[in-house]
Formats: sequence, structure tokens, C-alpha cells
Amino acid sequence: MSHTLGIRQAQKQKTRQAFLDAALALLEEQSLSSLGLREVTRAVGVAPTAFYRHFRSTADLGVALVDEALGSLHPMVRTTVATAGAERITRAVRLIADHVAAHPAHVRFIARERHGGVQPVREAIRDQLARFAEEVRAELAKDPEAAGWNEDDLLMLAHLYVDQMLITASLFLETLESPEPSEAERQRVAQVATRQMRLISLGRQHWLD
Amino acid sequence: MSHTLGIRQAQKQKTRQAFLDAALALLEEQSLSSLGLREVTRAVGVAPTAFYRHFRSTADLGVALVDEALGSLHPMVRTTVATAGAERITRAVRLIADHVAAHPAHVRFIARERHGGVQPVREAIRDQLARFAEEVRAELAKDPEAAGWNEDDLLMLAHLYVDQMLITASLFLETLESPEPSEAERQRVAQVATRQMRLISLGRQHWLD
DNA sequence: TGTACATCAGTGAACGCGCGTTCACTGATGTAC
DNA sequence: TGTACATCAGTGAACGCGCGTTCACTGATGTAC
Repeated sequence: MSHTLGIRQAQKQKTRQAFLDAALALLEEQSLSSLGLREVTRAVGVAPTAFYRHFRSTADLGVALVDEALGSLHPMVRTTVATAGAERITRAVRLIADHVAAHPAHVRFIARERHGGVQPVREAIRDQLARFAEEVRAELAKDPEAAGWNEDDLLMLAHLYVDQMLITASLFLETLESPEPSEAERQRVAQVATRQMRLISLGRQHWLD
Repeated sequence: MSHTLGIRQAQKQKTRQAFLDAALALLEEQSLSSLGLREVTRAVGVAPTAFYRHFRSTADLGVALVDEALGSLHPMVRTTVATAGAERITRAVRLIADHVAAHPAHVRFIARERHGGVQPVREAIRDQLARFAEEVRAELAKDPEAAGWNEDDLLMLAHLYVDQMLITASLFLETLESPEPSEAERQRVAQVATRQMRLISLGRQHWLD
């Protein structure tokens, strides 16, 4: 079934990935709208013109980074939200903490470019987040608590959860880049995030009162 | 009492404001980290070197823009949150809608640079938002509903409201920059935001159950 | 398996251009007497 | 009020530098027979 790539294709993929990795690293300290093509090729160790074999522009590269950063996250979010009861919030907060610890640069990139200066990238992120919200809505709908809710209100709630997850992720990120990252600080963020989600869940339970 | 500025000081202030205005306009389509000094001076109509008479760098100018964008907003937020009862949410959503309509570029700038690539600007925004949260906490504390709440939980709730306001502001902004801005779209954003805040308020009412 | 040709990822020179910063300057405004 | 000097916001030339993009190229890989 699986088609083994030729040597040429395999090498091309490898270089492409090197571009993505190098760009992500460079974007820890600047925005995509100021990222230079030559800057990236220098970091990869290829000629500037090699860039055009893979991307039309840095904006194009940015869109590829959005897919890399968020594309593989859908199943994880889905199964986490599918968890029932009080466990759900705990697991969600742990998922976020672990993901930020494992892929800080990806998280920073998304937070930064969500409202950044490059339109196609903003759109790619908005579309991905809308997908997350829709998936969360679908999971919430399976919940017994969702009885009596209309689709609009469920989607409204789903957006609230997704936005809350993003805010929490960016707070975890700040604990990482603080001058002296401490486990205590991370615990505080986790606790606040947990309470905020609990408060939202409480509101949910009494929505139809 | 009021000291009239000399001609020289008055002219300097005017030029400084021209820098801020020109930069804000240029930042509608890019991030601060890619904003060029010469780009700004060209827009103002002065020599590049004039820039240094007012700012050390574009980052410095960015910090000044943060103060301009958020500094005057504190009293308005305070009085809005001070409103009691069901009116509070309606007024808050209207305040946000009006502010975004009146100062779209300021709102975009804050949303963009909150997680942008320029550290001193990020810090200035974070400090301002922390002030808002503290002010909201102080207002909420006056509320009869706050009886039995500890300070930590009140601040947690205040942050939830502030983040929610920012998200709503950026959604209103998107309705403005959509290819065909419609009043209907704006109404939809207002309605969703209102419901989300109501849901949070519901959670608040049952927090101590 | 071997050969002849096609493909195409990466090269390297060259281009015109705008960048941030320096420096000594100018001339209107401010100040001291 | 008038004069002599100080201040300083804005000037304009000059600098070295890195940028994005073009182009014809090379040589390893792929393909047809």
C-alpha cells in the first residue's frame, strides 16, 4: 500500500521540513511579517533561491506552519472533550500543559499570528480554530447535559471553551519564557484555568433554568 | 494653573502625534516588528533622522501606542462594570462595539501586538490588561453577589471577563474588515458575546453552591 | 542490465533598492540681562 | 524693548549592508527502451 518515495522526493521533503523547523525557531523572537527569506535559507544552510523550490513566499510557509502546528491536534482535543464528568476539565488542562511543554514554538507561533500582520496565515488559523469549535460542539452535543440546547448555543459554548484553551496555552507559555520558570507558577496557571472552566461548566448546568 | 506650552514644545508634540498616527495607520497591514523607521517618517513627511528626536526605536513608539490605545479606557471600563444587574452585560457589549467602531486601528494594534514579536510592547500590554483585571475585580468586589468570595477567585473571574471583552472586541473588528461589513453580522457577534457573558454570570451565581 | 535522454532540487552571480544610523548643519525659538 | 547667546527640532548627505528576485547553470535522480 504505502508508496516509498524516490530519493529525490525524500530529499525534497527533508529540505522542506528543515525550512519549517528553521522558520519556527526564528519566529520565537519576531513576527512572520518581518521574517526574511534569506534569513531562513541561511539558517537552513542552502542558497536563497532554494526557497522558491518549496514556497512562493514567507506567507506561504506560514500557512504550512499553521497546518503543522494545529493539524495533528484535532484527534487529541476530540478525545479529551469526549471524556465525561469532572475528569474532562482536569484532562483538558493537562493536555494543554503537556502540549505547550512539548511544542512551545508552535503554540507561540499560533498565538502570535492569530492576529498577526499576514492575512492568509490569519485566515488559516481562523479556519482551524473554527474546526476545533465545531468538533467540540459535536462532542458536547453527545453529552446528556446538552439536552434542550439548540445548536447555536452549543457552538457559542464550544467557542468559549476553545478560546479559553488558547488563553490558557498562552499563559503556560509565559511561565516557560519567564526569567526563572518555576513549577509553582505553572501550577498556579493550571489552577486558575481549571477554576475558570469549572465556572463556565457551572453556567452551562444552569443555562436552561 | 494650566501651563501653556511654548511654540517649540507645542510643535514637537504635534510632530510626535503625527508619528503615532502614521504608525498606527501603517500597522493596519503589518506587525510592529516589521515596521520601518523610514516608512513612518516618509508617511509623516519629515526626514528619517527626525524620528530620533521623539523615539529611541520603533519598539519605543510601540509602547507609546499602547498607552494611547488603552490608557484612556480605564474609567470607561470601571463605570461600565460598576453598573448593577442585567444592564451590566448589555452596557459592556455596547461599550466594546462602540469603542471598536470609533478606534478600530487601536484595537487591532493591541490584539496584534499582545502576542507580537516585540517584547517591551508585549509587556506594556500585559501590564495594562492586568490593571484592567484588577479594576474589574475591585468593582465586582463591591457587588452583593461577591459575598463569600475570596480575592483569588474574584481576580480569576475578572480575568475571565477581561479576556472575554478582548475576544469580543477582535470579533467586532473582523466584522468591520470583512469584504462587506453588515449590521447583521455585528448583531450576531453582540448576541453571542452577550450570551457568553450571561453564561459566565450564571456560573458566578452558583459558584458557592 | 545498459544506454540515452528528461527532470528538477539546489547553485551562484548579479541587479537595483530601501534600510538604520552617524554626523555636522541650520534657523526658529527661548532666555538672560 | 532690544540685544547677544543658548537651545534644540528638524535637515540632508553619506555609509555600509542585507534584502527579494532574475537567470542560466549543474549534476544527481528518474524514465523509456
